[in-house]
Amino acid sequence: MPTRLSNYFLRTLREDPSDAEVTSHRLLVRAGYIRRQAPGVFAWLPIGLRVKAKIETVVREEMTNAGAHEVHFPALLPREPYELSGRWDEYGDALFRLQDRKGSDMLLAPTHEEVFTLLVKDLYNSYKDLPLSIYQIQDKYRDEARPRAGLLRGREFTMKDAYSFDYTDAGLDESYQAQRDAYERIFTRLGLEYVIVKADAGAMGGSKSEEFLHPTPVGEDTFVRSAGGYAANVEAFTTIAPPARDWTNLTGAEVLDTPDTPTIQTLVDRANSAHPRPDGRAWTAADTLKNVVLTLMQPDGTRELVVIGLPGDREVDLKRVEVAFAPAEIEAANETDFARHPGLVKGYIGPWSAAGAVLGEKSATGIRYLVDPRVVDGTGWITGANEHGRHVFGLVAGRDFQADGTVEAAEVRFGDPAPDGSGPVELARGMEIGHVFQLGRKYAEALGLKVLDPNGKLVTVTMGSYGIGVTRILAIIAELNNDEKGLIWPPEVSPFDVHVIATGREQVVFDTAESVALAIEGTGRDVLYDDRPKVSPGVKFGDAELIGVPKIVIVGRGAADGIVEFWDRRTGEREQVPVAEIAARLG
RNA sequence: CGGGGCGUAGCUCAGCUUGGUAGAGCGCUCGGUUUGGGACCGAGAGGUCGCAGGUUCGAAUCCUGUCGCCCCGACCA
Repeated sequence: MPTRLSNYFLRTLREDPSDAEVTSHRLLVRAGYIRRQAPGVFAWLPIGLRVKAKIETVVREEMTNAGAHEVHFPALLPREPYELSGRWDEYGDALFRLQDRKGSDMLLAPTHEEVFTLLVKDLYNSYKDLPLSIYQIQDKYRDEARPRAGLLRGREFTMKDAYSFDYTDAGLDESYQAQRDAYERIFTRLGLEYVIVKADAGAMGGSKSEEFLHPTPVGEDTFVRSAGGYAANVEAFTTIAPPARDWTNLTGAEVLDTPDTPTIQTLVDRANSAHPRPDGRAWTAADTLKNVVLTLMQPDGTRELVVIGLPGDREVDLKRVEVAFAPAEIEAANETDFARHPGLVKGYIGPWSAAGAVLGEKSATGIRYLVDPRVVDGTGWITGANEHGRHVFGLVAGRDFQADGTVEAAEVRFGDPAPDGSGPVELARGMEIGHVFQLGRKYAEALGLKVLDPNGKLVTVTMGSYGIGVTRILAIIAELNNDEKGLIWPPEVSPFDVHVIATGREQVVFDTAESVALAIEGTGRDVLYDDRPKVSPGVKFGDAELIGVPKIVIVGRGAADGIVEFWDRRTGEREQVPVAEIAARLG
C-alpha cells in the first residue's frame, strides 16, 4: 500500500526552526525528518528513517561485496575492555561514562575495536579462520565539547564500523584495500565527491591510515594536495628537511643588544635598524628562530615542559602539535612554569646563552628541545640569548646548539613542497566522511588475540578498522541537494521514489490518484500519496517541494480526462501525461 | 573553557527602554464556504513569561543569582 500522508507521522513546519543554522539541519527539521532531543542528539521520524535506511542499504551491499559480515554490538559497554586497551583514560572527556546501580563503570561506545577484538578472540584460534572482516551499523557516542551544525557534528551518530583480522601484514594490506575499494564504490553510488588523504593514525594507534574527505568550505579538516597527486590531512603532512650545510666559513655567534623586541616583528625591525646584515639584504622573520614553550599533559597526569624551535615566519599549528605529542594534551606554559625555570627569559628564549646550552635534555634546564625539520645543521639564526633585551645573531644549528629531535609543529602553507616530490601543495577544507586504518597489533596485543599460524606458532593478529559516518553522510547529501523551496533527494537515497498529489475536491481526482499510486507501486516503487482532503493545492505543492522526493505526480484538474502531470522536482519541469502512461513515464 | 546572542502559546516572534489584569501571525478544535501555489467567515482551546531570590502597593518588564539553548573560537580516534 502507498504511504498515505493523511495518516503518516509527518509534520512539516511552515517556518525555519530557530535553533537550526546550517541548511541541512534547517531543512531536515522543517520537513519532518528529525527532531532535536538534546544538543547533538536527534530523534528520527519515519521519513528520516527511510533515508537513513537507504544509505545503510548502499553501505550493506558494498560491505557484502567486500566480504564483510554484519554483526551488532551494544552501545552500552563495560569499562574493562577499554581499560585494557588504554582508551578508558586516553579518550578523556569525549567519552560518555556512566555507572550501573552497583557502581560499576560503563560507557557508551565511541567505537568498538575492543569488543570486536574480544569477540574474535572468544571464537577463533587458528590461521585457517582468517582473514575475517566483520562490521556493524551502530550509534556511536562522543561527548563533543561543542556539537554543532545538526547532524554534521552530533554527540550521537550512526556509523558503519568494520574490523578486519589477519595474521600476516600482507593479509592486512589486502583486507584494507578491500574496504578502501568498497568506500570508493559507496561514495560514488551516493554521488558524493571525495578526496582520499593520508591521515594521522592518532590515538587509534597503528600505522597506515587514510581519510575520505568531502571537499567543502564548511569542513573542519584542512588537507593539502599537490598537482602531482599528493593528498594528506595537514595533520599528517611531513616537511622536507633541506640538506645540512657546511658551516666552516660561517662567523661565530654574537650576542647583540635588542631592547624592546619581545615579538618577531619588533625583533626584525630592530635587527635591520641596529644590526643590518653585512651583505645588505634585509633581515626577515625567516632569519629568526622562534622558541615556543608548551606544556604536555599526559593522560596519567604527568606534566612536561617542552620547547619547540621553528622559523620565525611560521606559526605553530596546534592541531599538528597535538598529533605530534598524542595522546598528551597541549597547553601554553603558564607563569608557574616560567618561575620554575629562571633560565628561560620570556620573549628572549633561545637554545643557547653565553653561559652554555639552555635548551635540550643535556642542557642547564634539561628541557626537551625539538625543532622544525627546516632547522638543519649549518643553518644560522637570530634567536633569544636568554637575557632580557638581547638576542644572539648567527647562532648555527649543529655547531652552537643541539636539538633533541625534530617535530612537525609548524603550519603548512600554500606552496610548501609535497613530501613525495610531486610539487607545491595547496590547502583546502574537507569534512571527514570515512576513515580507513591499519591498526596493526595494538588491540590484539592489549587484549591477547592470537592464533596458531601454519607452523603451529602462536602469532598476534593484525587488525584494521574502517568507519563511515552514516548520519553525517545523510546531512552532507541534504546540504548538497536543496534549493530555496526545500530538499531534492538523489533517487538512490530518496525516502520515496514517487510523491503522488491529489488536488481538487471531485471524487474522480481521488479515485484516479488512488489508482495511479497503486499502479506506480505495482512497478516496484515506494509511493508517498498525499491524499489529505481539504488541504489546498498550495500547501500540498509546498510540502512536496520541502520533502524533496525527486519525482512528483499531480492528479488534479485533468483527472476527469485521464490526464495527470509529471513534475520533476529538480528541474521544475511539468509535463501532461495520460494516466495509462504515467508509470512508464517515470522511467 | 573564552567571546556573542537568546529563553514569552505547538511553531516563528512582538511586548521589556519608561513596572499597572498576557499579545500577534501561523498551527490546532468546531461549524460553514473554498480547492492548481501556503484560501475565507464565525466560534473556541491553548502560556508556571526558563528557574530562584530581591526591590515595589504591584514585576514578563528593574536588580542579583542560577539553569538551558544557539552561534563564533578553543577542543574534536
